Amino acid sequence: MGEKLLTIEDIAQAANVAKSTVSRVLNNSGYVGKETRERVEKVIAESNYTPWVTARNLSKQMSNTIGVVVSEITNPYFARAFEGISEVIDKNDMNIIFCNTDRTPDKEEQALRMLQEKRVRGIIISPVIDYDVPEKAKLFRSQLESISAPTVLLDAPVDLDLWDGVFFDNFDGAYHAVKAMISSGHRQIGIITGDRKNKVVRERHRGYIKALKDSGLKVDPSLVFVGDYTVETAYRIGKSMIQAGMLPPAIFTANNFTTIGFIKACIEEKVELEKDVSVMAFDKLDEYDIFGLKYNRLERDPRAMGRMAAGMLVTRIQYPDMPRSRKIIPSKIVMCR
DNA sequence: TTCTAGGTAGCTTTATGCTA
DNA sequence: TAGCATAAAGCTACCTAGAA
Repeated sequence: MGEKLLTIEDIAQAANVAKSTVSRVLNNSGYVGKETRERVEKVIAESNYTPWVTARNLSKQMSNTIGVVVSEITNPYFARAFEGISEVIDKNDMNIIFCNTDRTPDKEEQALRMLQEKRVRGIIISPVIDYDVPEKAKLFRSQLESISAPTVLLDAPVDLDLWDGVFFDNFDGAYHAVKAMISSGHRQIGIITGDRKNKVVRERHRGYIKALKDSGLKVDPSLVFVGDYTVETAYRIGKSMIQAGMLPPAIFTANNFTTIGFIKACIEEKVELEKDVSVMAFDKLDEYDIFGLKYNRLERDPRAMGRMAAGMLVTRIQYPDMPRSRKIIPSKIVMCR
């Protein structure tokens, strides 16, 4: 059995004041005499009292917490974005409830419901759903609409016309990445793509195709390897293409897990990057810098994106009626030689 | 007039009691 | 047994009274 938690009433009794006076001391609001304040503060310090946040939220009809919902926390890209969010939210004296949905719409729905129940002040969400499927988009839209807290979309498809958001143009990014490979002299460029039911995957794939076509190059179906944006599958694809002698001179890995899986296969098969195969990665692999891997990449700054989204949310909380805000994050192509 | 501090309504949910 | 009313939880915000 735990001890009974101290309440504001107990502090008031011990300090011989009314609980409203204790509340004023705690919140540094209203008039409190110097002597009274010191007496209350002494009792608080000696008793280790901390206000009960649930009761405070109940009284204020709001919490000081925001919710962050991401589709895959194992992705370093989202981990970096979270750092950026946390930076801004900390500065604004707010807290974060973090939800990982594992790319599962059901989990996403649960997370949103839970955050609504917790009366969070705002939500940043990197959605799971594919907006090209009308019924799914409709469901997602109605769910977001039922949430009274302001919402900011993070890294959702760029044409999603809902709420505030920080977006990335996946088509444009992939297009310029592949164009850069072509400019560096490559004519045979393969791609390890993902499940094309997903809009992000399709956009990146479309960028790849357009870059080839605009450069007068044929799209060779035998150079299109369909995976699922996971390390394991990309590794398997990499291994089998190397072992079958089907490795193209250049390959575009369309997300960071795919890059990791493919490079792992190359290392195991003694395939030298930039000598035997040139890789253009979608996103930088920060954690792999120490290995000095030679790969080209499209770099985005997820931390800045997180900061941007959190800033947008804080502003929206302060000014609920301001016009909708949408920002596209920039990217740059980094060639390793 | 300004400062100080007590009193209390009200926030939401749940348990309990009362009545039909 | 169902349905409704009320109290309780901890805290804030507002109102008000009294002192200086």
